[in-house]
Parts: sequence; structure tokens; C-alpha cells
Amino acid sequence: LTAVKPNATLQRVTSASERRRPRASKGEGDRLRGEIVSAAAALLARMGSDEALSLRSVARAVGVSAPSVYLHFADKDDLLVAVATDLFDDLRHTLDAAAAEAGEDPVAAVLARGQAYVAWGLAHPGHYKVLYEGVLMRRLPAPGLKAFGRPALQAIAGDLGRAAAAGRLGLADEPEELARLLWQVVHGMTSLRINKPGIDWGDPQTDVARLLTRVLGLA
Amino acid sequence: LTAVKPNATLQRVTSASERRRPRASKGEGDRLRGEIVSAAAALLARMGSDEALSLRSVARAVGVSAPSVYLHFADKDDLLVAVATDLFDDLRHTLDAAAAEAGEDPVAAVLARGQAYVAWGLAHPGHYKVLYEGVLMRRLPAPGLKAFGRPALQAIAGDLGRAAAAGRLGLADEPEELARLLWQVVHGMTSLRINKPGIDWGDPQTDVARLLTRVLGLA
DNA sequence: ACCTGAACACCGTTCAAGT
DNA sequence: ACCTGAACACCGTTCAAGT
Repeated sequence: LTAVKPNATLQRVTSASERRRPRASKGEGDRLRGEIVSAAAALLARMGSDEALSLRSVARAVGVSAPSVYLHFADKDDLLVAVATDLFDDLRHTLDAAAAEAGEDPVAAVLARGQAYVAWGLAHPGHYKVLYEGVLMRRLPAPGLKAFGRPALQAIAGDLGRAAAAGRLGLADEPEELARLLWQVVHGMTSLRINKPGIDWGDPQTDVARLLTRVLGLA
Repeated sequence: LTAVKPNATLQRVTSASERRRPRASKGEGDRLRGEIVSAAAALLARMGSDEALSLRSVARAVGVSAPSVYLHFADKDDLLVAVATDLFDDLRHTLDAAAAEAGEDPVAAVLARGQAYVAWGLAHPGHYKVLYEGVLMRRLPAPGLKAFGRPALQAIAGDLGRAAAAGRLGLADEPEELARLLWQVVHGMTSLRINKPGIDWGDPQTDVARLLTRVLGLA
């Protein structure tokens, strides 16, 4: 009978119709914390806005009272930071995996990171908006920057440095400066496609290849 | 005595300490509407988010009861659309003026539009976020697109077509496609500088010039 | 014709209290 | 140790009522 509704555990987290969850015993506090974070992440994916997410709806989805959230998080911002940290981790691992799969060539690695970045954003538009356009990120001491931004920029700058040393770039720009330019380009592609879906933007992979080769001065 | 407080009318619109405004007589309904729109615009500039703006705070700023807003707007979304329309108008006029000042040369006109776009966004970050990252714009039948996006893209595509006919571009891309690429680039520059202010992005005008010349294949 | 007070269901957060 | 009900000040929106 339970097999009639597949993916029941996932539904339990996200469904607002869930009413109660059984009282936890002593050591189970951390399990509730995890359930709150993943329920918040699921709701944020749908809403695409940290402001639209209500702490009470997260509590309802988990099947717990609203004040229970405060047992694990200082306030709503604190919960959002926890979710954002997980999301930045996922994005970083995705980019690193794409670069590793691209092999030894530094130019191929940079292109692979650009492709993976845009693909992640378009696959998770709500999460992308929370990380890059949410109110939280402007108010806080940039937790995502230390956790994601700096290493991501340095990885690309490192590849670009090697590419320049091998005479692969047609330009004399600093690698760090080029990395920032590339980030702005792929962010523009991703953000505008998410926020203005009414326009026929064309294939994102094609645009990444076109823009990055031109900005880097590649043959 | 009145000269002691300069710009008093503007303060009256934006200050939350204003309590009451005198009752309007018969024909003055439209004046209230205008005051509501400009008060909302002033608050949006500070908040940078359509969700964060509360209709009740707009009413307080104008010195009127919350239900009075409904005499002129169907709901909060309707008010936001009115504000966004004004902002898109302002942006469009700014870009047209910049292109006109650049003179006859189509390449110079495109560069001037790009420079003006980024400059407007960085000068009005809160308004830029409302127009390009707000929840409203994804939910509605894209009012900003017909009012701003299409003509703006066509103006740039027209200039690019003339530039291509004169042999000024180093690439064979369609003008419309190039215009969309440029929009994504300048949006990325603007949005990332607004949302990630902790990074040293460098001079925006320099970056616009660098990116546009490379993407267009200019000498 | 123009505007408001009171009410409803929501929200984030706190705090005393229950198991 | 883990969790909740009730309360507070906010919010968008409605509606009957006042000038």
C-alpha cells in the first residue's frame, strides 16, 4: 500500500498538507535541523526569493510548530544562510567536476566551468536567484563570497594564467581581471534568461562558447 | 519661514513621520495617485525589492489610510506595475539621449547605449533590481518587455545592422542576435556589481568598452 | 466623490509553559 | 532535552460606514 505513493519521504518534506511529525527523542535534534534546511531549500526552489519564503510555511512542511525552528536557527536569516551555504557547496562541486572532466587543457577547463555555471543556474533558477539576487546576500557579511566566490575566481584565474603562459590567449589582461569579466558575462546570461523568460535567447551553450572565446581573444 | 526647510514637498512624500494630509476636494483624485506612485518609487529605491515594499508604508509616507491606495490601484502588483512603467520610461529616455549625443556613428551609438545602461543601473541600484530581478516581472505578462525591451533591442540591432553594412564589425552574426548578447553582457556587469558589492570590480566604463568591442569584433 | 475604521487571515518573533 | 500555545506588532485586502 505504501508503494502506491512513490517518493513519499520527499513529499513529506515539501507537502503542506502534512500535519504532525512524531515527537523526537533525546538525540534527534540534529535530524530536525536537517529536515528544516531541506524543506526550506525545496520551497526556495519554487519561490525563487528569500523574502517570499515564510518561516511558518517551512515549519508546516516539516510538521512542526513555528517556534521549533528557533531551536536550531537564530532567525529566518540564519536559516537562509544555512541553505545558501549548502547551495554554494553544490554549485562549487558541480563546477569542479566539470573542470576535472574537461581534462588537462586550461582553456577547456575554463570553458567547461562557464558551461556548467550557466547550466546549473538554468537548472535551478529559484536557487540561483536566492544566491545572486536575494536581499540576504546584500545585507550579510558576504558568507557566500568566502565560501564560493573567492575560490571559484581563483580557480579560473589559475587556468587563465596557465593558458596565457602557453600563449593561448590573444590578450594581455591580468588573469584575475579576465576571470571577473567572465563571471559577469555568464551571470548576465543566466540571470537575464531566468528573469526575462519571454525572450527567445537561443541555446545557452552556444552563447557561452561564443562569448568566452571572444572575451578571452581565443582563436 | 517656509524656506527654512528646502525641498519640503519631496520630504513630505518620502518621510514616514508625516501623519495626515489634508482632505482632497473633488478633482484631486489624480494628485493622490501621483503622490502614491512617487512615494512607492522612493521607497523602492531604498529597499531594492518589490516584495519588501509594503503598501501600508506607502500609505503612511503619503499620509493617507491604507485602503485609500485601492481607490487608484487594484492591488499592490498594480501599483508596482505603474512604478515600473515610469522607471522603464526613464531608462529608455536615458539610453536614447546617450545615443543621440554620440552622433551619427552607429558603433559609437551602441557603445553609448551600453555605457548609459550600466551607469543608470549603478546610479539606481534599487530600481534596477525591481525592473530586472523583481518577482513581479516574472509573474506578469511582461509589461516592461513591450514598453522597453523590444524597442531597446531593435534600436541597438538597427545600429548594428548599419555598422555591419559599413564593414565595421568583425563578425557575421545577425544584428538581433548580437544585440541580445550585448544586453546579457551589460546586465551581468550591472547586476553582479549591485548584488556582490564586496568585490573590487574596477571601473565599469572601462569594462563596457572592453567587453563590447570584443563581443562585436571591433578593431 | 473621496476617504477611513475595523476586521480577516497571514507573517516573524518571543516567552511562559508543558512533556 | 525537546517542543508548543498564546501573544505582539506587522502585512495585504475587504467592506461597511462616514463626510
